[in-house]
Amino acid sequence: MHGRGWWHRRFTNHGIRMTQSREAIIDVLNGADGHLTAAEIYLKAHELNPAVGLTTVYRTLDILTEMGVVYKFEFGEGKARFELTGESTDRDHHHHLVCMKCKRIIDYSDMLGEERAFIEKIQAKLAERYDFEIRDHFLRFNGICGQCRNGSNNINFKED
Amino acid sequence: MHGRGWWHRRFTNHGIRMTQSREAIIDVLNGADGHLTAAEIYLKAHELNPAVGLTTVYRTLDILTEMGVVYKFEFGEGKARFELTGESTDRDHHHHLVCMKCKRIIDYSDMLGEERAFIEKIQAKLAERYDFEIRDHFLRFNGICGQCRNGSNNINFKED
DNA sequence: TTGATAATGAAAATCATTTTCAATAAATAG
DNA sequence: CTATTTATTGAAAATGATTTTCATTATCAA
Repeated sequence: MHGRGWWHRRFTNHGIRMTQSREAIIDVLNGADGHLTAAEIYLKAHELNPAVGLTTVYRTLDILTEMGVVYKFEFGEGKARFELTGESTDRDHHHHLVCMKCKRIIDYSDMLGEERAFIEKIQAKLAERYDFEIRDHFLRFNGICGQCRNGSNNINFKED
Repeated sequence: MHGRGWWHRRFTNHGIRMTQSREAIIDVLNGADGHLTAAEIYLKAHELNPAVGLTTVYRTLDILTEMGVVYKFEFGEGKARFELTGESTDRDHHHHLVCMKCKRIIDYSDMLGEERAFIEKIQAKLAERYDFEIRDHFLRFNGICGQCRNGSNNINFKED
């Protein structure tokens, strides 16, 4: 249906070339579950095609992020994580639970309806009040997961 | 009222010493409007007390973050920003509008009531469903601010 | 006052990301 | 299909934020 993938035209339309390296990188993103590090993407892409270099991974991720094909997250780990933007209804649904101790990231999608309604309402108000064209949003809850709550290494500064 | 600041006891209670460097750093955070970089904090603290080193700024910010006295933000600039957690009702209200072009950060606090109600509801559900003890949350809207929307440098990948 | 040890700054080490640059490969014109 | 233009490449060096090391110093509790 799509000769060399749906992105081919999207790229060439903008004078951007579709190269083998980029193809490998997109393949990796396609096959991944999400939240990949640039280094992780490099590893897998380099496996698919040893010609792929880390620099190109960074450069391609930049382009894809600009294009809106890829999402770039920062979870406070000192490095970014990337995820292919789905084509489903959930494309802009980036809601996470992050454990402050073990750094586990839970990508939740319950409560979609409620949240969407709320977010859209607030978004409209903010757009008007601050003259902002809002493109997307992140909602993140930080906390301690069940496992870590039971675990031992508890230097609990929080309470007093 | 508080001999050497309210943190003194908070520190020493945990076997953590209150030093001049730390005092300077906390003073800077106190007097700041918010969203300071480690380097920016270092500059000001070092001005207050030339004995303060950058390393200590990082170390102190870590501790303060652990303690919950300070908030650490990542806005995708490749460096963290820190802000003193207020003692007001808004202590956990970290809601931002970030311009994807000029990187300007607007800290909005409209719609507090609405948001709080919503967030608390969802938080309760998530806590139960995922066995998570939620400590705080971030809500961030990315977009393009009015100024940038009118500006010239518009390579617009977004719309096909 | 003093002793145990937490905290220090400077310099070196890391780690993610960016830049430089000469060589290469993709699109397009012919 | 070939030549030509020029975007793209990878390797290596550069950058920038943050962390670690380590010998010295300062804090606090007794």
